[in-house]
Amino acid sequence: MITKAPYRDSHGRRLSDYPQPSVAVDAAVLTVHDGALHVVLVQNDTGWRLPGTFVHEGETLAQAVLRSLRDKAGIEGLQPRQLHVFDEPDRDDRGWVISVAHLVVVPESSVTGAELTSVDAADGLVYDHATIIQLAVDTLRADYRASPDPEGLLGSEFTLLELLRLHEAIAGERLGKDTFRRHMIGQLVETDTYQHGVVGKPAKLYRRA
Amino acid sequence: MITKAPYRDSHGRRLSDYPQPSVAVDAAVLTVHDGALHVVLVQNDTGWRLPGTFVHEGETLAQAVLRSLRDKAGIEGLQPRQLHVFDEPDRDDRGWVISVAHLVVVPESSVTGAELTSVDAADGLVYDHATIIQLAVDTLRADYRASPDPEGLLGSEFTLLELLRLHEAIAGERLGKDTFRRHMIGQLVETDTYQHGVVGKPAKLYRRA
DNA sequence: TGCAAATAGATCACTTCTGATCAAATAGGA
DNA sequence: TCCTATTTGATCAGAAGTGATCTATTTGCA
Repeated sequence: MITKAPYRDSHGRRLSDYPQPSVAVDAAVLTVHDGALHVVLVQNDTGWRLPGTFVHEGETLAQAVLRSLRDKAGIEGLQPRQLHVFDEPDRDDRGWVISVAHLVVVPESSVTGAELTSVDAADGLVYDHATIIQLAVDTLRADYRASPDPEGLLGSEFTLLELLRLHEAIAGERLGKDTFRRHMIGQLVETDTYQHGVVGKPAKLYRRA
Repeated sequence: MITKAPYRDSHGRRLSDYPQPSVAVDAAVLTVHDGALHVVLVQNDTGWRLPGTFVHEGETLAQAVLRSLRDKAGIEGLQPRQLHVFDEPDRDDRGWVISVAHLVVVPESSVTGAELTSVDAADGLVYDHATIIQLAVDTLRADYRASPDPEGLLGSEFTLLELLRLHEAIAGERLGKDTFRRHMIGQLVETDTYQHGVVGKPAKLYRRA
């Protein structure tokens, strides 16, 4: 029962009387682990792949992604973002399937138990999943170039050094600390508290704007 | 006949035995007209909207977009680019329909006959079509910030002034000519020919890199 | 306690970028 | 023919940005 609506087109047919594709979602779940970007992979009978599922009726794509992460990788994700629709009609030999690739960014604490692979070492995946990872990484990098911590990976208060380390992990390269400080300070609100308990001059704590 | 493949899942069901959505495409066709960005709108019984259609079996999304433009607006498009999937299950009262929004950029000469509306004046549209236009404009602007003429709107050879006017039309604001020149020159190849027949010192003609 | 290592953040010289100015080159009209 | 308006593209001075240096402040260890 696909639709309860009494809709009929000019030929007296319902939408479901025409061929329809199955719609799947796949998610590149990225996290920062050990100073570098990692992606969550799962294994099924065909090899390593990104977690994914078919979209159920009455469900949005984002809901399908979150369900998939919960069921296949034990992850509580937050806000899936669409990356691309893979639509080659003969992409899947089970039939007509289009797949919507997503990016999900989570703090490392949310992915305990799942299999993490460095994004540089992720190859030999099924379908277009290596492409999806590349798209996801590029998107995440663009986000962090434009804003200090759009995905909220750092708690509510943090030092500029913590933010720098995060950006270096995401960018995959070292960033100049002086320029970084100057660019970030204008986009953050400073608190009147300082970090203590670590070696060095205490660093001011900042908050997202 | 959705699939000829003998695939059955572990419950003995084919993909088409599960509920599937109809998949539609909508396209924001942008062009530069009279020094400003315009979008192609079509009118049906529910009001003004972007051209769109349901995706047929065996067809990619891009093919569906191009078919829609040919049939509904008499436009020969080039390379549709995906923008976003609109997926609210009750978005369409005819049933479960997900819609993939696209951006198509064409030179003004390709849209003779279609109804052009300034992107600033496009409102009162059905569904999320105003949002799609905004997404399309933002995407196009980002493209032209990164590259001189990624959509090939200018012929193969052009002057820096022609390129500047194009960028101003797309950006929707005036751009400094000196900085513009400096940024662009490095991304173009100069020819040894000059523009003639217009007032002023002859301008060197450039080509895309 | 005192010294070494580490970090924060200010300051400085240097580089790069920007918009303004100006000379060169052309078309069109007086 | 000559003068004016217009545009190109180079040059220049000032603004903005960059990485290096230096000082202040803390922890950890001898």
